[in-house]
Amino acid sequence: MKHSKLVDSRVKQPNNKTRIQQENEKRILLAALEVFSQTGFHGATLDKIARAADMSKPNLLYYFKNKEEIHVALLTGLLDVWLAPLRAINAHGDPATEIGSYIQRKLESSCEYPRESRLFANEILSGAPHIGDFLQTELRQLVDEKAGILQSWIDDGRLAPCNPRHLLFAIWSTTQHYADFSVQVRHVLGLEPGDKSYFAEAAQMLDTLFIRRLVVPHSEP
Amino acid sequence: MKHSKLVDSRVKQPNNKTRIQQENEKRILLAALEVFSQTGFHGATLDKIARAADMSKPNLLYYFKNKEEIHVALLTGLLDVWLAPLRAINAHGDPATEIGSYIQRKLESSCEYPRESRLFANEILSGAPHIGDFLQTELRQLVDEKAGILQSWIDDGRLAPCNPRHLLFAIWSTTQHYADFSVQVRHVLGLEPGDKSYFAEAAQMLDTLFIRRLVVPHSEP
DNA sequence: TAACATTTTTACCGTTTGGTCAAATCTCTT
DNA sequence: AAGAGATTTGACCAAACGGTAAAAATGTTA
Repeated sequence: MKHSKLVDSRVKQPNNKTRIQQENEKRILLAALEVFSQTGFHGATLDKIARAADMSKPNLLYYFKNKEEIHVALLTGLLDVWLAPLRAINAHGDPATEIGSYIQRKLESSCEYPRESRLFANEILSGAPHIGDFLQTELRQLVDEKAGILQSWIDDGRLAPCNPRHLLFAIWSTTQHYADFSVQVRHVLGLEPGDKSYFAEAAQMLDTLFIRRLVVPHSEP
Repeated sequence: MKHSKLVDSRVKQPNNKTRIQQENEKRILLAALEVFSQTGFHGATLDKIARAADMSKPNLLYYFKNKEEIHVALLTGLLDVWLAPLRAINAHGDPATEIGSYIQRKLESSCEYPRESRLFANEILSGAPHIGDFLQTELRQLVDEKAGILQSWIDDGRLAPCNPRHLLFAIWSTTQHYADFSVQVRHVLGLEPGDKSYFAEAAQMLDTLFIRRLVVPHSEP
């Protein structure tokens, strides 16, 4: 008996993927990420994606049965990446360190994966038709957990009284802004398209804002 | 002579608009705002807009020569509204008051005009093809001016050292987040679609963040 | 009310789009 | 090398889309 039936490659199983399958699906998703993140779901066409993947349209549809399936595949692949930095917040750490690290991780994420961030933003902007479930269950649950940690820090007097969930919103928005609104950032700062120097300045700004303090009280010299 | 030639209604002038023209253009723009803000430029169709405006498609195209013209009309009408809160920042005011008021104005703007905010966000996300000029000229100039004010406050020791332009980015992102990502906010908070109660909490959070201080230093009791 | 301009509708057109199908080609195993 | 299965292709289709032309209907004014 050379093969047990469970691992027999001749048995059609979703996990048994050919080398060509693996390569092409990756190529397609990469091309689709580029196109979807630039023009949104409706602006993206199968022709554009196929061209970006250097592949014919029917061939592309041999691997994904329709446009929506590609979109969903990209989004679901994204969600774990999106959650990862939040998961890392540690209840037993120092508030300043934990929050500071979280902001840094999110900012790095925006810097390295701007297309993914824009894909996500596009999905939310159009009402989260594909990931509404994720937001209501997985994300909400994790936020609840981490909000509990923040609340305990508030109760201990180590964090100013505030709504922990809204603190997370503030971190998400400020960090993702540099990916989603990068065009505006660059135009306002007068930078060239490739220039990413503003991320260092952003890190400083967010440190001042979230960890230190922005407005100096009257009493100080 | 009943009419001077300059105000003669028979002379075709762009500013001389019929009652019907005024009404219908307004109806179209309102319908288009609804549709564009929900689905983005590519997702919006002339049929959808026409239906939302309770009008036939050719009739709609009698008032705007194509889809792009409607989109541009909406965007350009938006820009002044977008700039207004920023313009109001006063160099001679108190930093905490000025920044706090600016945040409040932007937050109110997100609460009252979420569709406009999403329209703007959609445009930036897709690379600002229509308002790139505005960003590089008008917005940049105004930001330069207001950044100067913020910088003078920093120089006077009334504001923590930071990049003033990035401070503005932080204000924009946190306030607009509540319009652009409202679906996510509601799902995480477990609120119903119509519920806007989170805006009050947001105001408190942003006050703590920008005006007061988030992380409590070790030395404090 | 007649004449004129404005507004609305009906019918239509060319293109783009998402997607299908069967045939042809390639790849891998035996 | 042959056969089976996997992959790729070209030809095609129906629906949706942005937009047009001209006639019909309506409103305005003298």
